[in-house]
Parts: sequence; structure tokens; C-alpha cells
Amino acid sequence: MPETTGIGWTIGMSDHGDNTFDDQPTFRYSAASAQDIERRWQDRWEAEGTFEAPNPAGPLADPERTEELRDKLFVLDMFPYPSGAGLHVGHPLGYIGTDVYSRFKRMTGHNVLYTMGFDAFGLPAEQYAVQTGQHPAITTDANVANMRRQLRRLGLSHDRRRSISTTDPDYYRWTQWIFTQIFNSWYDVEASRARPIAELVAEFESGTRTTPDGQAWSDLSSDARREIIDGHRLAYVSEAPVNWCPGLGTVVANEEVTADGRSDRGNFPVFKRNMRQWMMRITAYADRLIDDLELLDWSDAIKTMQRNWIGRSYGARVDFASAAGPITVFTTRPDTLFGATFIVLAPEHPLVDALTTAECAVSVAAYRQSAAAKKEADRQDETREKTGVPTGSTAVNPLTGAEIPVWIADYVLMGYGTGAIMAVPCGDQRDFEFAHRFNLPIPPIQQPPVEWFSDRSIEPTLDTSTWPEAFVGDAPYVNSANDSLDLNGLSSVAEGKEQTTDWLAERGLGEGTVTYKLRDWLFSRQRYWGEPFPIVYDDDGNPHALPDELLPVELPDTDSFSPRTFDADDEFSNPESPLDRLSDWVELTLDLGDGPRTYRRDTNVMPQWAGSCWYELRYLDPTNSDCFVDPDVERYWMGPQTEVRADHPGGVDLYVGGVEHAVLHLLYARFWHKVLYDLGHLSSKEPYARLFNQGYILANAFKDERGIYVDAFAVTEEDGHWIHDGQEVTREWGKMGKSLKNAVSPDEMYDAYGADTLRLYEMAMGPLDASRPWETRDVVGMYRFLQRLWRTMVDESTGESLVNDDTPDVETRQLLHRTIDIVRTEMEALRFNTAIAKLIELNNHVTKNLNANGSTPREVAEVMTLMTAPLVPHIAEELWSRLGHTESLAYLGFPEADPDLLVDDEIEIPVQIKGKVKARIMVPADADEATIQQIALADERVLAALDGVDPSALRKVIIVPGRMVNLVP
RNA sequence: GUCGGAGUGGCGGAAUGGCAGACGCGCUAGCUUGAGGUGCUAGUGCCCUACUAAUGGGCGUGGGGGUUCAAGUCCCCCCUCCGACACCA
Repeated sequence: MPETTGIGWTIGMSDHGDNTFDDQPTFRYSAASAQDIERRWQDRWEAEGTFEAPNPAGPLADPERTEELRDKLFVLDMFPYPSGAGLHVGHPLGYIGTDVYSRFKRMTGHNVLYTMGFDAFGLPAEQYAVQTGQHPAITTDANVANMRRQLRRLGLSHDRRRSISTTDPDYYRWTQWIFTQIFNSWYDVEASRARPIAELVAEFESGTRTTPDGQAWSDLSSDARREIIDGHRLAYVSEAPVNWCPGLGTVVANEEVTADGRSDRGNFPVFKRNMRQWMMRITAYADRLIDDLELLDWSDAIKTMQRNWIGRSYGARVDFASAAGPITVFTTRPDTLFGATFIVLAPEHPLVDALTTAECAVSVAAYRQSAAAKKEADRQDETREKTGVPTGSTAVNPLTGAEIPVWIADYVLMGYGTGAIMAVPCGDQRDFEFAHRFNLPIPPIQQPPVEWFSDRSIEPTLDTSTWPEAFVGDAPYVNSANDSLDLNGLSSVAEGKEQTTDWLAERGLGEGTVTYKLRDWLFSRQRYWGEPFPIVYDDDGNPHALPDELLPVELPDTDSFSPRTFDADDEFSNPESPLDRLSDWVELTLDLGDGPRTYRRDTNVMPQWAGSCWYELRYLDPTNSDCFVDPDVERYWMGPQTEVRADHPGGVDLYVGGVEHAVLHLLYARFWHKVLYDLGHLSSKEPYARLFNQGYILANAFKDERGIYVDAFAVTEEDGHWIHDGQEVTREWGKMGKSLKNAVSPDEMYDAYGADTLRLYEMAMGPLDASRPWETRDVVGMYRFLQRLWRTMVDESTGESLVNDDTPDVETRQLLHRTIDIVRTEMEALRFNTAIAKLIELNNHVTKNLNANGSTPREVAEVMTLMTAPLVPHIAEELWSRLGHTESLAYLGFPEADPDLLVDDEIEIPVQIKGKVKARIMVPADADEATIQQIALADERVLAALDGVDPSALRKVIIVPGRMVNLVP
């Protein structure tokens, strides 16, 4: 047999010995017996409803059982898209982790809610359906069924009653209901929360809130009132710049556009176009979405990503007077206003036309046109040299009174701040480059420190023509004074900002303000496979939310589900929703309270993210047809655990998933949750109290000289070269996947070793949050461990259980209890890899100390079985029953360590000479420093290592009782 | 460029500032076997040794400095890799 690549091509071949050779003991633990055991226990768990978690109220209520259990625990996986390709062994990594944790917590007395649903709407399902020509409903059902089968074989302890699919009308009925809740609410800035829109109307009617232009509400036309109300809604239709993706035939959200201006899915070009689309006012929640991150037990990495995405910056708006009226800029450095020597507007800025003089009209028009034609990607290429043209007009610097030129340039973005900046070339690198390029003056306003100059190998000077770049930081101001404001000599930027902002505010020329990068969420898609909007339009084109009793708006059946897509570069094509074609469905007659009228349905569908914004809530009460979740049930599961602190925001106790959802799903879901909280539907402020990002399983992939991936399982290594079919190939490192031709399916592993071995291997291969390479040839190590475990308790030739009632020796007992102690700690901390190592160590010890007839003391066998149960539940249940028990061990108490057995009478500690270990001595466990010193200095090896130095003349003696001794001669 | 995270045997990985390399793979030798495989037992960081073959010596956690009785772990500088963001005023 040729040497393998280590990527497991032995799988499916019969060389690891399961029933290929007939001299195998009949009752050895093998792949075949594992499969038999696993099937039997999976059937039994299902038949007995072992993992059904009781609710305190509602349809799944079992209040007595809830009382019995110590505390609740909600463990959640990010639910999968049911793709047609099926699972590979990389997918279930997180699921295995949550299952082990859930099983462990059940054994420590918790009521654990643990289930799995399917995020089945959206582009992947639709594209798969288009490829195969089958209706997405059919392919989705088939894919879900296949995934359920693959997941069931893993032995995941899901409460199957609670499983949902986002495509089920009983589910998306509530997705639509939540949309109408958001549509029918507005954000009260003073109260910092969302409120029902009816309360806003009431405030206008009663006059407690004034209308935008101060007119009495009763004096306004109904159209004017409607416009004001619609303008406050958290879900609103707006003509706004959106990301149009002709290649997909739909618009997509900012978050779905990659840095190089292409679609996240499909990698097609994306164009900014003004279109009428549904938006969600997520920007209203920007502050709370940032501030409440403090309450969450999430990694700093994810919190930082969310903060950066929301992009809050504090600064000031400043008005510059011009011929076309005030130009308002946003700056984070109002203190540098004395150095503002020109203004730059985004090319799309509304004042550009009014500011452009006759002489500049041609160049401005040309520049605007070329900027408009550029894709987002090109405009954001930072390395590009700055471009721009003057408008011919000037504006007045409010501090200096100087007339400064107004330019347009595409490095200023219309979508951020006010779309206009004051340029301070000495203090901002972009402005510095722009001033250099167009020979604009660069007056200094701060005196940089000497080191700044020496680091750049130039002489300290205020002659900015010698500066290689702009200076940013704290340094004394110069040239920064007028009649009523003097910053000169001040060296605190913070104070400079404050003084300048105050000066501006007093004169009505500006004010302190906050700006965000976050934009409102584009919420409509021109696709078929998604939730229809629960919205109809009247003859005037005004949107109306459908009342609850008309939900769900079911997705109409059609054969024509492919969206109209366009040439990927055809920027000026227009979206056509597949639902537009269904005229029978689109037009309808309704009575919305003012008599029967004809309406047109909204023909967009919601984005993929809609269904995943609230699925964890439906798991709580999946069959409730009166509301999306019973409030008592929500309070029970989403409220803080009794054992954690009182200011807990509530939410899922443990949420496990990949880091790729850091800003999309996790931001949107938090937003929806907060709206529902504000409207009084939820007790929890946040959906996910604790987030754990699992790593990825990586695998080698190989490319031939054409750059085409080759079957990774047919690659061999010869003298450090990778060979496929006689040709050398190059190795790459990446995620496992079908397209990389390196995917290993769990089915292969079930067949070769059984599910318990696969589970154990995935948990043992490294920490759960680290990415690590899959090596099929390593899997056998865990298989051998399970075989040894089995052998310590079962006679391989008769199948009889092999336990005795002997009292284990002290050493074994101590090891057993130390293992219990560590395994508990490690399981609690999700460090399953080290827990497994300790269990293997214990089993290796037990194997070597079997008594004469090869049996194990029952006390040891039972504890070992219970400790391995969360990791390898099938073999553990089987062993447990062979040990004579009839009940499942799923809810038995996890073993507890006897504290008396965790301490030794006598321990071995190292003796170091100058920090190097030279000897080991035995000392009483509770020996004090003097005793330890006496023993150490009496040891002949210590004396030998001291090499004649008088023990009483040591320069230093460090003794850490119970740990070590260090002697310094 | 900015912000995160990480660099430990042939490989995956362990190590509250206190015995570096737990556990697994692989490899070596032996047992089992007619044979192969499975299974089992023992060994396995690198180097040195006719002065000590054992309770031996030296060197070892990306590189360089530092703190400390003691550093993989803490501090400073540098290198490499991975991830996120990227003209955000």
C-alpha cells in the first residue's frame, strides 16, 4: 500500500479491521457493533422522548417537571442552511460541542433546551432549485430530510418537538407578524425606545407633540399626516441609494457587499442606484447596539467588529457660509478649524450645482460623470492618487473669516457624515495628499514634538513643505487664535475640541454631534424564495399592513420561480420580482376598515436574515398558535439563570456558531430583539447572552498545474512532494468543502468507526474555538480508546460484563476522583479536548490494573461510564445497561469528586538549583517551609548537585509549599 | 495602513509565572499470528558521552533584549502567518 497523504483515503477500504477477519472476538467494540448500538439507543431516546425539555406554561407545559429541575439552560447552535450537498465533517463541530455541553448540564440537574431548526429560505436554496429545475419547496424538504438523517446519526440530544423551518407557514406567519409590529412602531428619541405608532398619532392629535413644521395636526391634509407618520416608522419605504446587483437580479444590503464592491453571494458586481425599497431604521438603535455590548459575554473580537461596523464617532457639525447658503461639514477634529484651508464636497452633494461657476462647469460636470460611472470598488481603492476639481466658489472659515476654495473629490463619500468635509491638510493625511496634489497651502496649526521629526529624519520645523505626512496627535497649537478664541499653547486635543465646539455653538455656527457608519437596513429582495411582505398598497400607492387575522401571507405556488437576472455589468437594468408575474395573487379586494377596496400586494420578499432574526424565540414555544411566544415561557428560558448576576440582559445562555456572522445575523437579530423588547413582547434585552465562536475544520486541498483542484484523497507524498496521478501538485490550506475536493462526509466516518468515535475525535483534536486540520488517519486513536474502555467492562468473547465488587486500590481511587474533579471543570469551560485526555489517562491506568480475571471494580466502571456519557453517549448507555441498569443515564447525576481523595498524604516536589530541576523529593503534603527545606537539604542528590557549597551558606532559598524548592548557591 | 488572534517535537495539540511536550497520530522494538492486518506491551524533543549507560550532561517553546530565585506564560522591539475593517473626515 502506498504511503497516504494523511487525508484519510483509507476510509471505505477494509484495512482497519472491523469484521474483515473472522478471528475477531465476537463482542469486541467495532464499527459494526457501534452502528448497532447507536441505532438502538437513538431509537430508544426518540421513543421515550428522553430529550424533551418541559416548559413552565403553554402547549409544551410540564410545570411539575420544571419545578424538579434545578435551573434552566438554553443552548443554541446557529441553525444551518439545508444545502443540497449534505454535511461534511466540518459542519457538525459546533453541534457536537453543544450536544456534549447539553448532556453534561442535564447530568448536573439542568432543564436544557436544545434543538435544531433550518434556515431554509434564501439564495442558496433558491439557486439549488434553479440548478436542478425543481421547485425550492421540494428540494428544501429533501435537503432538510437528508440533514436530519445525518444529524440524527450523530446522536444529538435535540428536543425534536421544537424543531422549526423558516419556510414553514406556521413559522413565517410570525416573521410577518413581527414585521407588522416593526412597521407599526416608531423610535421615541427622548424615551430611547420604540413605541407603537398609534401613540405617536395620539400625541400629534392631542398637541403634546408638535408637527415638524409646527402646524396643528388638525390643519394637515390626510396625505400630509400620512407622510409624517410613515416617515417615523421603523420599517419604511424609501427612495434611496441601494446596492443593485444585476447578476443576482436583486438588491442586497450594505452588509452583503464585499470590500471590493461585489455581492457576498455569487461575487457579482454591485452598483449604487436610487430605488424605492423597504428599509429598517436600525440606525435608531445604533447607540444601544453599541452600549449594550457591555452586557454581553462575547469575545472582544466580535464586539470590536460590531462597534467598528456601527462606527460611532463624536465630533461637530460646522457651517461654512457660501454663495449657495451654509455648507455643513462633519469633523471629528473641530479643534483644527483654524487650519481648514479648503472645503471638499462629495461629487453627489446637492449644493454642487449651485456652487459651480461658469468657468468650472465643464470640468465639474465631467468629474461628476466619471465619478458616477466608477464602481464602488474603484472609489474605495485607497492607494489611488487623489483626484478632484474646484467648483470655482469659496466659503468662509467661521473662525478666521478667510475665503477658502470649495472643491469636489471622490474621496469624500456622500453616504457618511454630511457628504462634505473641511480640509485640514497639516492634520489629516488624506487632506495632506490632496493639498500636495493640487498645490494648496498647508499652514501648520500644531507644533509636533521633536521625536516626531527625528523619527522621520527631518529637522524640527513649522515649514510644512518638508513634512512627509500630516501630523496627528496631541501637541501645542500654533496660529490658532482669533479675537475671541485662543488655542495657542494649549496641547490637549480634547480641550481644543471642547473650546472650539463651545465657541461655534454660542454663535450658532455649529454644534457637537455624533455620526455613525451604520446605514439603515435594506430589507426587500426581488426574489421568490423568501417571506412575502404582509403589506398591500392602495390605489394611491400607500402601504398598509395586513391585520393579524390575514397572516400568514403564504408564498404563492408557481413554476416560474427563477428571478430575472441580467448581465452582471448591466448597471441600468431594473429589478423584476418573480411575484410580479402572478397577477391573480397580486391583486385582491379587502376591507381594511373603510369598506371593500382593491389593493395590490407587495411583491418583494424579505432577505435571508429575516427568519434567523428571531428563531431562538420560536424554539421556546414552537406550536403556540396564539402568539409568537408565550410571555411566561419566554421569561423562563430567556431570563437570567438564577445562578448569575442580577444585571444580566437575559437571552440564550450559550450560543455557538462561526465568526462569519459577526456583523450580519448577530446585528440584525439584536435589533429585532430590542424592538420586540421595547414593545413589551419580551423580558430579555438581548437575544444571546453568551456567544462562543467555534473554529473551522480545515483540510489540505491540492491543485494541479492548470490550477484545477484534484481529488485530495488520491494524492500521495513522495520525498516531500505531493503527487497526483503521476504529476506533482501544489498543496493549499483552507476550509473543507465539496468544491475543493477534500470533503469527508460524516457518513463515511459512521461506516468506518461509528458516530461516537467521530464525536470524540472532533472534540479531542483541539480547543473548540480554534481552527484545525482534519486528519482522517488520526481518528483511529479515539476508536482504540473506546475499544479499551469497552474491554475494561465487557468480556470480548462472551459479552458478559466484567466488573467485580472489589474495593479499588488507593491510587486508582485517587486518580478516579482527581479525574472527576478536572473533567467537571473542563466540561463546564467547554475544554473537551483536555477532558478527553484525562479520561484516556484514567482508562489507561485502569486497563493496566485489571484484577486477575480481567475485571474492573464496579465503583470505577460506573463512574467512568457516566463521565464519558456526554462525549460518547451511545457506548456509555450500552455499557451502563450492561452494568445492569435499565434506565437511560441521560439525567443521572454527573459523578462528584470526594474532596478527601483529592489530596495525598505525601507528594513529590522538584528541587531546583538556580532554576534547574536537579532532584525530586517526597514531602508530606502539608509540610511547611522549614520541613521542606530540611528534607531537601538532607537529600544526597541535592547535596551532590550543590557541588560542595555549604547548604547553610545558600544565597537564597525559595520554597513554595506543596509545589517546589529553588536553591541559589 | 488600522484593529484583533496566533507562532511549542515528524503531525494535531497539553502546561493557576514553579517538573515544557499531558493525550492522540506517526515511528521503533517486542508479544500475538502460518503470514499480513487487528489487538496487546515497551520506547520515542534534539544533541553529547571509552570520565559516569543512568537517579548522567548540554540545548531547547519564531528572533533579539528585559523583569524575576524561577518565563512558553509578564514587559519592550522585530519577524512570520491567519482573520476583520479599510479614503468613515
